Amino acid sequence: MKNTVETLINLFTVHEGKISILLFHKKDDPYKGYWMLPTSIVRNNETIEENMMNCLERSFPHHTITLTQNEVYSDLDRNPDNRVIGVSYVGLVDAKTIELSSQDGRMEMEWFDITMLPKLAYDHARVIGDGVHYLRKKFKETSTLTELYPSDFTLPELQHIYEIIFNKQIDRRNFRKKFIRFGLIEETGDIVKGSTGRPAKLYRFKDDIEKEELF
Amino acid sequence: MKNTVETLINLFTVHEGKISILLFHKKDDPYKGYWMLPTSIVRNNETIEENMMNCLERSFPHHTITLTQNEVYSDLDRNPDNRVIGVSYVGLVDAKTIELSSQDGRMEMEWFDITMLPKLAYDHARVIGDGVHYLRKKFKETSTLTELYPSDFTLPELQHIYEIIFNKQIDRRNFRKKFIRFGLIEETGDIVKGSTGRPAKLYRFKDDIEKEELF
DNA sequence: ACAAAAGTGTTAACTTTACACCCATGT
DNA sequence: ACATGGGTGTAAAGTTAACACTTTTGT
Repeated sequence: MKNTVETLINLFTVHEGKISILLFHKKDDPYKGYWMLPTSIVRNNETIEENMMNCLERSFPHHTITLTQNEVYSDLDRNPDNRVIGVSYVGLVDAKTIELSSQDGRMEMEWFDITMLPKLAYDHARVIGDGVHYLRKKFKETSTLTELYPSDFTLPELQHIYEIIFNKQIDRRNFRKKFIRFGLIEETGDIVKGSTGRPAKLYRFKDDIEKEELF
Repeated sequence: MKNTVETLINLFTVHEGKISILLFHKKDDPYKGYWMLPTSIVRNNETIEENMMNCLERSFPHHTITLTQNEVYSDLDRNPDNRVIGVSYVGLVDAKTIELSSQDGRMEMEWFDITMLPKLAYDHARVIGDGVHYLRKKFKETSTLTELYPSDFTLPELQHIYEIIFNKQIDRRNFRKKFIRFGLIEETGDIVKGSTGRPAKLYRFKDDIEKEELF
């Protein structure tokens, strides 16, 4: 009673004011010409986490990205060839990581606005739907933020991500007040130069964060 | 590259002011004499959900219990005999269900206070630890409550569960006010008779609940 | 009549929301 | 000097927390 097990990677980013997801273009049957999530079959001698991290490393070499496990898909017909159980992972990466990755873009992968997805292979439309839902939920925990911003960030930057993920406007003063009152962040003392307008202060997450829930 | 997949069932209840979990007594090697979660190997022709529900039906015949998927365990050595990937489910059942189930208790299963667990087989100590954590998190969603109380309940009853799960006292008036303001529940018109003290009003969850987050 | 548990209302502390002006930089 | 985006304070509305007495039943 053994089954094939695969990992499914939902890698999201915020891009031109939209939530986007990374997809591969499928070049062979079945679903030739469709797009799909990065996937990888789990071997007997690796954990699912190891498999997932290897899969990530192939798409984004030399970037430490943290994903969280979401759901398991086990419908009998989710793969037309044979029965495959899928374990889905969800993560959010920062604009900086995106730009770096698009440089080595020989492997025909693209970011797609989640409201304008192309034809999707297998049950990946469903997996992505669940992934987006989980992304919003997950985003209410500090761990997601510290993964997204392992180093410095500005408050307007952070606010921007919030506004897109939750799809609503937030007052700048209130956002700032709330975030500072949480006590999670500290000023680095530096500011961001180079763009138009007044430069923003840089912050970092404190090392000793305990708080789990945010919004 | 196929792997054995099993479901792991974390079934919690609130019992004498404590959170308890259902465990089986293991009668064969390995881990003979230890206790373990109900588990079941997933077959090629069933989904994981189907497997989980069959497993439940064996322990609690004729009771509709809803579980939610939690985590996947894939460490290579979690089972000493061979590699088994475990998918864990978490649910909370009501005192009424407990009493019914303990009647057909020929299969040597018991409820254990989670702070006083016996010797546990495999990695089940870890699985239960994660399960308890998830239980608390899950309990902040209305779906858990409607599953726990598909029919009538009293507010003191509900408050009692809250106090145990989150391990803190709540003011009766504030709890009531908050819950009623949510607009999730309605009086049935009936009251609970028979016990000492003033009888409590019975409530039920409305059909059209949309709210997800509670506390 | 008394013990036991349920039900109720008011005030203070805190949190959230709404809102407008000044500041630092690049052009 | 002006355009652009960042930073700041205050007051009103809403929410949460703290608190004690009355009501309904069983014995």
